[in-house]
Amino acid sequence: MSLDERKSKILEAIILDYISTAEPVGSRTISKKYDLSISPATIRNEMSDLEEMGYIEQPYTSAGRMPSDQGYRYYVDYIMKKNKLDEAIERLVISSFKGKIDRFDDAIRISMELIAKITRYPSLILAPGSESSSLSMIRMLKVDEKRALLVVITENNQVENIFVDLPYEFKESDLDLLTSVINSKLSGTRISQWNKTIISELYGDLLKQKDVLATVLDSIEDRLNQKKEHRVYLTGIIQMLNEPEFRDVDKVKNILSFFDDKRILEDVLTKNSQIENFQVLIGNENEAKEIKECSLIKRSYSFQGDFQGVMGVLGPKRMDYSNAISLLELISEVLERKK
Amino acid sequence: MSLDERKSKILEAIILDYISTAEPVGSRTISKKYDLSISPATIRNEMSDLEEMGYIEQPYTSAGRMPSDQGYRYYVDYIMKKNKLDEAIERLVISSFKGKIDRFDDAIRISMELIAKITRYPSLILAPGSESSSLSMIRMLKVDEKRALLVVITENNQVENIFVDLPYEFKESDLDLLTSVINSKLSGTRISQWNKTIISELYGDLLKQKDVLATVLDSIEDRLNQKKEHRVYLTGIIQMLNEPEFRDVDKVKNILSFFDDKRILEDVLTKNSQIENFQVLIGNENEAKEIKECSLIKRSYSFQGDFQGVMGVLGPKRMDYSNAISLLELISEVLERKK
DNA sequence: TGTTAGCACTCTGTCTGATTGAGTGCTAAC
DNA sequence: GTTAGCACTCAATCAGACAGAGTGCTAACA
Repeated sequence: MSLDERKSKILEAIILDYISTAEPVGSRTISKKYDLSISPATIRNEMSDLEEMGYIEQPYTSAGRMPSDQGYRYYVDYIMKKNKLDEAIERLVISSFKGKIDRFDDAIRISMELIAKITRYPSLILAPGSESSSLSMIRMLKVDEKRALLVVITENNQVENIFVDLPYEFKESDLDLLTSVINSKLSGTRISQWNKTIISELYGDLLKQKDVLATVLDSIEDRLNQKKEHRVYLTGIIQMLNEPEFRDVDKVKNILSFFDDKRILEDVLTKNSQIENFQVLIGNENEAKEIKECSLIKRSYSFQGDFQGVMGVLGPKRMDYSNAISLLELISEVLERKK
Repeated sequence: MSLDERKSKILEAIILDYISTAEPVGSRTISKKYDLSISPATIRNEMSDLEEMGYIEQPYTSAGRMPSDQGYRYYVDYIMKKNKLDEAIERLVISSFKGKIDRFDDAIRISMELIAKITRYPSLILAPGSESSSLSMIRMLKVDEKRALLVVITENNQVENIFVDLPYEFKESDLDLLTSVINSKLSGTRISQWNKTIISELYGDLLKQKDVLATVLDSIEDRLNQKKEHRVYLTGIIQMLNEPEFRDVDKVKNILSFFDDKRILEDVLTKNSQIENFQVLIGNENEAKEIKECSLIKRSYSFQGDFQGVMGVLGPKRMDYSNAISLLELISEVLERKK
């Protein structure tokens, strides 16, 4: 369903005005502030049509109009032009990453902070779980008689440390032998690929140490599964409270409880992100009930070509979509770039 | 300045009532609900005295009275009896820790969650910084030609992983040699004790590898200093918003911004905790302006006799002090217990 | 001399009605 | 098809009235 030129212009004016004032906008305002050279009366007629078509709505009879979800959707899909980011902001982004793009954790933290700072809305980033990355190598370091530190390095240079209680005393050289066998079998594979065949081969090779091997493999799986839950980075929540739509403590509670449950966050970010690189979810398009008054912009990213996550901004429906989209685009591009 | 028996009883009644209703309390209420067998008129006279002495205050003429900071202080110091924790809660605490008291991180997380859940207020825990704990050992693992993973283990079994770029190619055995020399000199010492003497001795022993040594030592110091900032664990913020004193978005913003700045949190927790094992800070006694409407209860703890931190609960001034205090007491006792 | 009943007084919170202003929808003229 | 004009609607604001909770004071009582 498409709109003619004039209706489209009027819808745009309504949305732009509403974005900047958060007040329902009337026909007179549009006629005065936006140069469409038509009278308020005509605009009223058009607005009446737009309302009937579902693009705008009135909070009550005789108030101004505000965009509906469908209105925002039309705006994002057809009207909004992707204007380029402010030069200064682009420079800020680039320079913030300078020299800190190696470590994944640093890069993510910087991205998150940039998004929150520039958009002034909360930003959230889903980091890929360790279980989805391949094992580079493991090592075991003897800590005391019957205890070792298991060091697990994945191919994207994330490191996990796990203390392991050994069933009997090991020499350091025994441990090295053990780990070198494990490495030769499992290095380069994903945890999720550790099927019965590989594992039973391993047990064949390490018959004598099978209880240690079991402990080691279990520890790794346990830890990496545990890690799954804590993959969401998040910042900038307070800023959200400056928006007039959050003048109400119950709404604040609502949004905070959304941010508080990392599993919901993860679901929300993950959803469809394999299929769609870029997603803009407006109001009720969001499945999580806590954010049906908000819009979420998501962008999949990969880190130096290696593995995937999702980054997003959550704002009120009347957020500056164009700006936020360009920013996510830029940041994901920087992350992608191999150094 | 002490109060006579009857004034003390009346103050107690006012505080207890205010704690449960959050409404200014009048003389009639006290006479009816609390069995003091004196008439409202008499109570009014006493209240008038208490107000003059600064223990209670009136929000406006002809409203009921509410406790002042000084009133709460008197209550906490002289009136409140430390009643024992509910048995069920005590069991819950003990059982929550069962089998999970080894790893410091787990123990802290459980403590934090217990405090938030039981008191229904936000809980915050300061974990001791790595820089204050002694080095147990370091190891270096070769990752690729010119890159090694430096594994730093402290005596309380915290582990840090640092990737180090080597100036030239090393064999694994060279790295082992290097680390064993470092270990023999630095093992058992605190980072903060690494003075010039020790370090220059080390350089003497490792003349040939001095640039690698420098990289290693710098990396360790850098990382552990960085870590300092992220030592505060925190949960249960939303619960605070259920309290009637936070019906106002500006107050919410205030308190959220307090929780947002980890440095302020750290300062607040650290302050005087060396001198006083236990602290109750009521309203204006708090230095941080964001929480001058709240009370903070802090308790120093040590983990299995080893090193020290601080745990706390932040609530409205009309919180259940007795209960919160007993809970912190119990938890710090559990943490202290060597397994 | 301490306690109490009674009463006038004070202040908040809520309700009501009047008023204002922004904005619409409709009609008739251009 | 566009526009000016006008009646109409509704939220927001304000003032005044009123009820209710609670106090402080006074005078009587034990």
